[in-house]
Amino acid sequence: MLDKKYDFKEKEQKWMDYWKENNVYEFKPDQREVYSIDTPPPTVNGKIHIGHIFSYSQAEMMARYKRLKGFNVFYPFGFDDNGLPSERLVEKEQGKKAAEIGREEFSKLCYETTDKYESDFQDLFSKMGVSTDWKMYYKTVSPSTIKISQLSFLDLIEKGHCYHKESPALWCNECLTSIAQAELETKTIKTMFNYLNYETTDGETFTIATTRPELIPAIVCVFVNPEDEKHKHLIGKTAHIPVIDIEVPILADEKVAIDKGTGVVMCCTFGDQTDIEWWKKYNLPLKYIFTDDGRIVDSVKNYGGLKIKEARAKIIEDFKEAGYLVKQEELEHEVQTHERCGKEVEYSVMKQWFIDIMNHKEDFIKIGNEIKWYPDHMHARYDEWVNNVAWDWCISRQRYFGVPFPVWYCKDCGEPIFARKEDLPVNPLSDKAPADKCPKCGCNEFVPETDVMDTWATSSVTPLINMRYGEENNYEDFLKPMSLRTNASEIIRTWDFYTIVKSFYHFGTRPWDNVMISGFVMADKGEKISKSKGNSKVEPMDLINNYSADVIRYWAGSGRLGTDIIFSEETLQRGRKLINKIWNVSKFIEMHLADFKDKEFTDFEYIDKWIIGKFEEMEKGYIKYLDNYEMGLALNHLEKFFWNFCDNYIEIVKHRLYRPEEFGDTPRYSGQKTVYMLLYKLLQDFSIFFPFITEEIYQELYKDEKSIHLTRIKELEYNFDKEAKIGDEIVDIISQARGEKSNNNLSLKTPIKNLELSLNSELKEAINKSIKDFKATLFIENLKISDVEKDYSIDKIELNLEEQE
RNA sequence: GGGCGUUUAGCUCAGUUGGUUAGAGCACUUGCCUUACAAGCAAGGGGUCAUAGGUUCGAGUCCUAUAACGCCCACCA
Repeated sequence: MLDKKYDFKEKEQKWMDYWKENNVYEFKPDQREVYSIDTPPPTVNGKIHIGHIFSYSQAEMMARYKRLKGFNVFYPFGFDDNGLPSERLVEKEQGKKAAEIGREEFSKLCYETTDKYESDFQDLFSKMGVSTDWKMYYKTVSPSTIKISQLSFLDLIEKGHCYHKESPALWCNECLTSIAQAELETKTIKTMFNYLNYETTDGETFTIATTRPELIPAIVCVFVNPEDEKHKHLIGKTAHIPVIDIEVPILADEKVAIDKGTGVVMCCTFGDQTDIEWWKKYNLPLKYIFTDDGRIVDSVKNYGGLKIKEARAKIIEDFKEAGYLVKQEELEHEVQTHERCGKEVEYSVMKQWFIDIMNHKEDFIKIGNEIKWYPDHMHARYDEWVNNVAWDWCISRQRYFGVPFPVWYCKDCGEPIFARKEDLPVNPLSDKAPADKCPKCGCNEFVPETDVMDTWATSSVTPLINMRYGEENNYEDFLKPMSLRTNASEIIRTWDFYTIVKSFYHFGTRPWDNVMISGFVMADKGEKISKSKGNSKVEPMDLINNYSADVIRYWAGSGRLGTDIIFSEETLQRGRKLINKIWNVSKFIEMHLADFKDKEFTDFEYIDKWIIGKFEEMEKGYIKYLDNYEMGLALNHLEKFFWNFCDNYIEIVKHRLYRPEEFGDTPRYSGQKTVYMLLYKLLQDFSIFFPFITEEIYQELYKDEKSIHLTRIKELEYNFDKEAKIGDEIVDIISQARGEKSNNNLSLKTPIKNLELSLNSELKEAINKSIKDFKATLFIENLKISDVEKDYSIDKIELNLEEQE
């Protein structure tokens, strides 16, 4: 017997445990076709917020749907505990910087901290009903993952897509590491635009404008546009920079915008990306004046040792004092900052490991075209990113916690020595180099690489982790490619892109067939919820405790794929009502199934055919939506049917179920068979959204499998299309007659003394077939039906008011 | 500045390939304790579909432009 009230706290815990104990979501290869999902491993940086719940729930619903459709669903779950986010979390918890703690101790703390958070996260996702096989759980810094990341690196080295080179790279002097283009975030800041006078060596004065005067000591030349009438005569002359007292050539380049600033621009190594381009194009000298932690190098006269901002102020002051500062203007502009810490990025020049991006952009676009993107317009975002990428992918980070490069260098000549694949995973800091002497110079001493890999260098191998790349018993057969990648739109440029890059280099193929992109959760109108803003008003755990996981999933599953959603308590209320209704109607149905035995039956009552026909129609739409990854539209569609089922069908059939002596046993059986069959199917269809309550009801009423989540959707084939259509007209008439009662402020039980209808022949036949149901539902005493060519009309409703006493 | 998206009832959102009087939930109003459910049921009011043009017999839906908002990117002279 179902309980009078559904206690979600008790039941959700119960089924969560049951699924785990009975390995309901276990993955084992068998003869079924595999549907595989490449789930984003959430970054371990402190908190799972409502935005995660939203997008992971949507993906999870697809796993459940595919399982119901009969696929062998491969749905692993992992956590990204790698790299800078974890380090920052530990630094925050310890209140100390990594450098103060020491490399070894710090790594240990990283492991401990991420373990602790991951077990909380696992618990939260389990409570949300995530149907993953936790036995396939992975971390991005475990020995097996490190091995795969290192294998991937060595494979790319072998294939010539990865190189070590001294090259300008983006540098964060807060995190003290190089970073990749994808890790940038643009910010608008107010700054000062400084107009400074320089001179040519033959005595002409010209003005340049700069927001970064501290870079002047790094100036290597001055550019003007060759078309610039005002300045082109300067080309070829030599400029003398006052205060700093250096001389540089004046060159021409059409990239200089005549109308920006003064039209004259200084090129420093390096202030921005254009500087780097010019530096390469004109083979300019390199003057690198910043230290890694954001100071001016000591060799710069007067300014050495100052912080960047201090140097900026001092140089301006010196220019002013010397009379070379023309004017200052306040300017608002965008700067590039490091997304992890928010600090403005600089450029540094040191040896870094890069993966070649620039030579294969066309291939990446091609692979993007082979993948189906849901919603389709997300594909454009990918293309746009690939077309705009300007750098090769720098994968080395001067940090501590992450995947070590399996590399040593010859102490004398610097030749890299790579680990042997069979020795992986290795840590060059503790393991010995796999060579006795350098093959190039014969030296027998080696220095370990101290850098670690970028987070994305590791998370981009999730398909490889999933397929157990490089192992004996691997899943390469059925995971190349995987069926689906799911993530939010913000990481198309990182996770999706880099995974495609790696898949292309390793296998020459796409990593997945489909990509499903979810939208964002907005805190309020127009404000994205994000960790950095700390504007999430609701904690997932509180929500689960207050509303239940099923209700939260209702919210997560509503709305269109890829569309942003505002967190709304109202949607939660709506979900709560729906779940309550599912419970109550199930109780009602259970009550009437005490003597029911399921058997072959075709002699359905007209109204039963109507609702079965409506269900068949609904389920077609439900499947169509889900096949297009539109779980929100599917849910909406299903919900709409369900309320119709409760408010109209059940209201009609209940009389027949209660009073067999009046309606007959076979008509009653028809009703029993209908509710039995449809509730089963409704529970299945709802189960992808509400895994808990549907399981509770299923176990009580059906239980033909270990779990409802192991059943299969089989579409009905009654094809009651005609009844579905005409039955709607009967319901219309019922609704209008109810309206008449309601408008007279009367109970719906008020008898109708006389009802006169004019009906077309089809509808008349239908009502005659369902005459007992029809009369009982409306409490009709006398019914008169006249014929009409088409449509129908209600000619008279006379209510029996005497009964009200 | 570029790419993509959004704009429909007070609020949150649906609206298939263009086709009658534009839908739902919440909120609001009026009733109804009806042998599952008052966390319920029935009914009602409420919209110049962002704006301006255009295509069409017909536009919320297609085209063009504009505006506001959001996401991503480019802009450090």
